[in-house]
Amino acid sequence: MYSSTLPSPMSNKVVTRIAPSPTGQMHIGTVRTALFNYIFAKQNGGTYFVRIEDTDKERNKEAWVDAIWKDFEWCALPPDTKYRTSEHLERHIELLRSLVDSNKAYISKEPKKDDPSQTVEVIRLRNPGVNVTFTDLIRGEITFDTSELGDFVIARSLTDPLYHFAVVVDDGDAGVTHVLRAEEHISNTPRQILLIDVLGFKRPVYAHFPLILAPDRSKLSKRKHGASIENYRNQGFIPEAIINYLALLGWNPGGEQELFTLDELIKLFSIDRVHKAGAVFDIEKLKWFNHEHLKRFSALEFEARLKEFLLEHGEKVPEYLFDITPELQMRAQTLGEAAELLRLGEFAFMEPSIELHALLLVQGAKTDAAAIKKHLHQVAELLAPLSNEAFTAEKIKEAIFPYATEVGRAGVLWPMRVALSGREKSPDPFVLAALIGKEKTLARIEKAAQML
RNA sequence: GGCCCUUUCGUCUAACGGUUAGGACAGUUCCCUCUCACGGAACAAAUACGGGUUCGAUUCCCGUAGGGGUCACCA
Repeated sequence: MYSSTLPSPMSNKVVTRIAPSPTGQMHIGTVRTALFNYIFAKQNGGTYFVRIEDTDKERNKEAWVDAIWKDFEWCALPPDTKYRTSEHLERHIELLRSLVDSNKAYISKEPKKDDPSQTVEVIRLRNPGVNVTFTDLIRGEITFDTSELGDFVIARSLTDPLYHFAVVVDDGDAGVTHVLRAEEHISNTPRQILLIDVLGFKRPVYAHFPLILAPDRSKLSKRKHGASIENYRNQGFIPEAIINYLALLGWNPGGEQELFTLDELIKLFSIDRVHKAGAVFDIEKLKWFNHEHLKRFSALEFEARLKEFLLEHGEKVPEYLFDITPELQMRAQTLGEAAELLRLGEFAFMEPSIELHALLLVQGAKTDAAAIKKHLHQVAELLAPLSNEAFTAEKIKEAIFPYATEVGRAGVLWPMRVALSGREKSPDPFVLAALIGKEKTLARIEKAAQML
């Protein structure tokens, strides 16, 4: 019986890694695994690296390699080092050959899997067929009978290693101490341990995190559920929120606080509070996290992020963007929603001129046109004394609210708001007036009054 | 199907033998209010089932049922 021993934390510096394959967009689950590896390494003063697992030449694409680097950068989970599996091919060949030379593996002539008319030579491991037991930090002791694995294939040829072999060699050479990965890899672990043992590497500590599930409780998929990081980025989710949400999917620090920064997560994370069961991905809750993080941004930061988002999506950046930032922060849960508000003309009142319909002026005012006209003139009179400096939402409200309350707010505030925005829905009239300035405010009110 | 993992409100979760089973998202209602948002308050909603162990089980043990993962010359 084999059993894994925990390396002494005193003698071993923690080394973790994340190993995505360049076969498509990066999965949100990969980001989560990267996050846990990153956090675990940082909180233990260790290192964390990214290795692109590019052993499958058929399915790999260079474009995806670049996309992966870009995604890691965007997520702000920068690795201490990064490389590709293919860079270590010589080392793989060396160990593959030594395994065959020592008769621990052998070359097997057999019909090709996808084309039985052809014969190929693959490398198979001589499987001792023992029980393999390892300790999973999250699930405890797990035992597998590896005899049912048979003499599994470890390379397509002496110069073409397969995933399990390459992973074991690379992790061993890199001194990976902790393999933190998703639950789907539990059943891969025994065959990797078999290879670790036969190659004489030290076994790492394992921790298999619960899966991220779709609403139907199946594994969240990029194809079926749009679970690529690219997809969320395009919707205007920000990395701070994604990281916060992902960290809390399957783990929590115990209190009732839910909003955390990466630094806080590094301080608080503890692997023994990680759940065992899969967690359903809820985009509504992600949106809430996103909104909360967006609201915490300074106006300057928010403007910068939104500007970048708009530019990336080929949308024009209004010159008044900074002025309406507070409104946008309040209204949009994602940068995508903010962009949509802009696109749909929600802030068209900021443009030099607006379209105004007399009918709308009366619609919600609960009074007649004559009264409205009178109120608009009164509003103009009340605002006239205010200097440009004093033309703030608070001062404007102070000037108008008593009058509005006296004669009926709906009769004053609705027409004023419509006069300034031309719209049925908008921010309140005081904010509106402050935003567009005294001159335009008075001009629009006068114009509206003339329409009645 | 074999093997492995897993099970608290619709969802994410708290409670490490004793709580009116707590919070958050979503939902509903109300308040704020000139509209839309924001904000505030309240309501509704869960321990899969059956046995044990125990004075006492969400919590420990064993079954059953459900869910998931994995069974490649992919990673």
